Amino acid sequence: MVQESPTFSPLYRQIKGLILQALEAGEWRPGEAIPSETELAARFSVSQGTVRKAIDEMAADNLLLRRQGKGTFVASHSDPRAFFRFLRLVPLAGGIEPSTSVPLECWRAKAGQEAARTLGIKLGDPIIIVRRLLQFSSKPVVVDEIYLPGETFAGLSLDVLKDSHGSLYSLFESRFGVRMIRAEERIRAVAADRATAELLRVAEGSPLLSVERVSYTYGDKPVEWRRGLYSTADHCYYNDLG
Amino acid sequence: MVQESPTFSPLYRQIKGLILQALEAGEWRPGEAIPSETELAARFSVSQGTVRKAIDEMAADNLLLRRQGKGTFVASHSDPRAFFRFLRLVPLAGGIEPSTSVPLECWRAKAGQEAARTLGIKLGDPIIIVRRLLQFSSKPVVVDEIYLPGETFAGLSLDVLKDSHGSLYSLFESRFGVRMIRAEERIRAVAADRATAELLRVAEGSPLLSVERVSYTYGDKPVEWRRGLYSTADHCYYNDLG
DNA sequence: TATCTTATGTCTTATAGTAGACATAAGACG
DNA sequence: CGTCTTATGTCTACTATAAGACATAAGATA
Repeated sequence: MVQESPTFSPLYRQIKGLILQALEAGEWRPGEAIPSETELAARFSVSQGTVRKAIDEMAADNLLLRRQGKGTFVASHSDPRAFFRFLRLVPLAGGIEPSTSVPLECWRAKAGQEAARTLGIKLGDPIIIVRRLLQFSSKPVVVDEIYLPGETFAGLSLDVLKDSHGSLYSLFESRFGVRMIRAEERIRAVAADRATAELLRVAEGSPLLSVERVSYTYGDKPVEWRRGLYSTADHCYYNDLG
Repeated sequence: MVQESPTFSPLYRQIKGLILQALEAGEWRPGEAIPSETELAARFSVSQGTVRKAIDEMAADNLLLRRQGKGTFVASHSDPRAFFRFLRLVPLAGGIEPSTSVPLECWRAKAGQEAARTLGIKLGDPIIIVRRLLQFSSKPVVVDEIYLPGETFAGLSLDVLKDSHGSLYSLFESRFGVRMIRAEERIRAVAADRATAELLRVAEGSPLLSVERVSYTYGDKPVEWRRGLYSTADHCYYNDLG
């Protein structure tokens, strides 16, 4: 039975909502397979095709990953395929380079006006601030300053960051159960300050890309605010306008 | 009958290819409605659902636009909805601003090494170079230098540009029958040179966004190469990482 | 017997087709 | 001029068949 107006939403979208709910509740972990379309159809008392359409949309949203003959899997940041979705930096020369993340600092603070607003928390709530350096082929390219709500990331420390391999989001996902699914970036050009210039080994005052990012998890809840300064001497920010 | 291996492609994708071909041949003009799913199904001797799936993909690619109860239309750059797909600049303050394009210069030249390679033409082939200023709320924000293959854009001049209203791509589409469907951008931070600084009314040497774009039409054929210098004093480049 | 190869069954998603619901526009009719 | 009807088109939901992946059993071979 379909819910009628005033807030009509087709059956397949209601099913999408239910699957999303199960996903959010952690019924299946990232990387795991979800039940087959047939099973989900039985569970929600709809036809398999309706479940398919729901899953289709979720696969398009990069929440699920279909693999023919195998099943449908919960998207994971550990998956190398998902790696370049949030890192748009490519070498000017072309090709791909090995990247390393070097944590510099990690400390606790209270949320100021701006942090509280963008992270959707109260003024003065605990936050964690991380500073790190991103290297390509052992050369420094990005300095990131990352603001996280202290509540959800309790236990995060410099040691934890140093021990972790793989991407930061991969760590957030496996250790804190927080899956980033969407992000917004705002890019500007700024002049390098003294400290950043030294870290990136460029002249003070030279132009850098300032990339401000807010990341969201299920239900469009913001869980990360970061600002990166990119040296575009040997790399550039690549964007495909489909 | 489905084409078997070695180059298997499902039926709906073959149909997509045929529709694409008709589109490219100009069978239906931008903004016009294409035949109904039923008609296309009859034309290609497949079922309506197969045509639907082909059209679904093309709508996802922004080549077609579905409108419930009305029909399916060829996407057009004249459509205000398509306007912000290729212009990612938003005011820092939020909201939307009226924008004006001011053509500065337009001259002919021969393709150099780099222009020939990116535009896929021969060294020395005729090209057209356009310089223009983009204003938001009457304040200069972007200086663009645009390289076009002379062959396809024969007849383009400063006067034509000045007479045209709406977006540049809208002009290309209606006057030269060239529809941009995809673009790649590479973004770097650079220092403003004297001339650009004056145009944008910023200090010489201040950091600017350098946005290099290659646009493609049907069949991934490159038809435009442009480089824009963006002042990010009051605006920023917005990107949604879905 | 031990091992390798081949067949087979069963799981999955992918693909194709059909029918009814619904939205919209345009003409018929008072 | 307003209301009803009809035509046209997409949207939604369902069904059926095909094909890939994989585990396992059966057979061949040494």
